[in-house]
Amino acid sequence: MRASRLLLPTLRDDPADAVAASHRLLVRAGYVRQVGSGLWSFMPLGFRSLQRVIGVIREEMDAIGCQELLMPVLLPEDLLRKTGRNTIPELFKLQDRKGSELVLAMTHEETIALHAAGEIRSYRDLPQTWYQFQTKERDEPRPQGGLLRTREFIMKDAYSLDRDQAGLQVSYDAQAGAYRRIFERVGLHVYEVDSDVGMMGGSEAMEYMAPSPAGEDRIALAADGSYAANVELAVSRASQPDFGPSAPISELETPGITTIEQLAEYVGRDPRLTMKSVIVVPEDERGGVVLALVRGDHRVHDLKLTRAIGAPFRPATPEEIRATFGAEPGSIGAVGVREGALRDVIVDPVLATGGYLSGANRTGWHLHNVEHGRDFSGRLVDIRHVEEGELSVETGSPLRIEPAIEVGNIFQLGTRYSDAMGATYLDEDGTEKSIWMGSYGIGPARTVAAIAEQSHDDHGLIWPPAVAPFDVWITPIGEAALAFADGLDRELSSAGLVVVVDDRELSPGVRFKDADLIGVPLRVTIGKRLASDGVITIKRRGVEGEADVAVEDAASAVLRSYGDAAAASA
RNA sequence: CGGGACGUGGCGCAGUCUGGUAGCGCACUCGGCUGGGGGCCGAGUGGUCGGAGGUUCAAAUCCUCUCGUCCCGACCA
Repeated sequence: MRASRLLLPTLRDDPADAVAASHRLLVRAGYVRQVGSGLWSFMPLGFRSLQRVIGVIREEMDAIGCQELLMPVLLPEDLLRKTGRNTIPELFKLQDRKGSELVLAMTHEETIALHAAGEIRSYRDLPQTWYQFQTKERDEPRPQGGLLRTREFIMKDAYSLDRDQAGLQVSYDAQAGAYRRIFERVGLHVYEVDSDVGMMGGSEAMEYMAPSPAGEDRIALAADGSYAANVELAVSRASQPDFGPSAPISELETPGITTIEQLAEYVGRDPRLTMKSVIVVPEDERGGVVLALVRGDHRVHDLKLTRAIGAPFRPATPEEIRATFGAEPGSIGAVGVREGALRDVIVDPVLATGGYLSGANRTGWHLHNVEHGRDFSGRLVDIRHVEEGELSVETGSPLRIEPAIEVGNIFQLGTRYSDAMGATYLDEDGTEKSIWMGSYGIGPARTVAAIAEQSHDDHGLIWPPAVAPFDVWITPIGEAALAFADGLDRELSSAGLVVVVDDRELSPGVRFKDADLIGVPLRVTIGKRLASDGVITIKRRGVEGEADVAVEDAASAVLRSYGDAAAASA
């Protein structure tokens, strides 16, 4: 095709409001344009790449026997009332002209369960996996990073229906296999990590995390590859300080000391021998005050604590702390709290052994040698933020923490949704049983953005061939070159490549810059040397050097080079 | 929701403090030259300065309100 007929709205300057590399480059190269906060159009260039990613996903879903369908974005609110998910704050709500309450789908578990309830009768109908590419709407508190976090996006969502847990495990494993092939084929580096099941519920879940500095999530990875988990649930072996022999509690005056750092310095002890008291107020009907304890050098992970409490929370105010503990913030501890004053005490398991320096609940005083079980009690629940350099629980391999973009996830949902929707089947033994469900998502647009994050340089995007909008970009310089370029285009196109002949009346430099910015895998230059030496030049994007090839051999040389590029990205 | 920044031709910006003719670069149009890394010369098109109200002889500029966008945090199925 001719570039002069294409919409190629490349920009010379970076957009002023773009921070993430993918955001900056996808806008600059003309792939996407913003319509509103978290709302984006895929321009023709971007749509090509998006469709290629979708094509790969579709092939891999079909290959494991999934069936494609399409469900509506607009849903009756009643459908979500059955699972209680109609109260999620991110849900867009609206009314029709009759005043009926509708919502915009964030995901389709309820709808699938509705259809399973309607259509699945017998164990003979199972297993099934249904999937779609459909728009999802989420009223995000803060859209961000261009395509990385949007309010409207297309999601590939698949849902498996099985007789039992064992069947679900098989469907789940099949999806995991397909996901690995999908991300490999599109040239995206991902880690498969253990993940929080979140409000989805269910028993087991994994996320597919593309490492990138622009990522909003953090993943913990063992150096030996034996462990990978979202820090939301990652565990590790904490370093062990030398506790010395167990000793009775003793009081210590600590005037004006309110932080762990001050305390450790004042007493001249390892901060690992101190205990940190975090006081929070759950934001549910029950209210009350919760005391969470971690070692002095550790941090509480908010989501872990939220799970431990069973409700979101906020930090307690100084007034609430004084009223509950009878002391100023900074001198708070677990020992000697008034009976019934606390809703819950949550103790990080690291504190289960050893004696620690802790607040005395008496302003300006601390206690030595406080031991869990002897001096105070509390539920042992992991609430600690895993830190870089700590050791993997299983193999002792050191952990590093990397930012990453969540591009996909797989969940074992169990029977939560089928129970709510009455999705049952009649089993072989004549009894009615709940269908076991799994759900499996991939964000194709976020995948495109993640690839852009991982694969670019100062000149622009560098697409893996599988997702590039075009395979070959031909830059003819001069009239004779254009005729030759059109011929080469015909030959390569019939071989299955998508070819652009840049016939625009622009200087060669500008056209080279555009091809690089757009990130086309192969660039062919046809210039003076066509006539003088009978050669054209092939350049691979992102690879040093270029090759001159004889005109007679042009098409086969380009095809060979494309094959090399495709092989290199796999 | 808390904090911060920014809205001026399509894009990137200056002008705002100190009120007085809307300006620069790129892009775009026409003509010419050029042709292997954002090339050159000449002539042009295009903006109610986010919106509303106010102060003033006079507002992009000062005041009030409002809308929008981005960033940090909170949140995130």
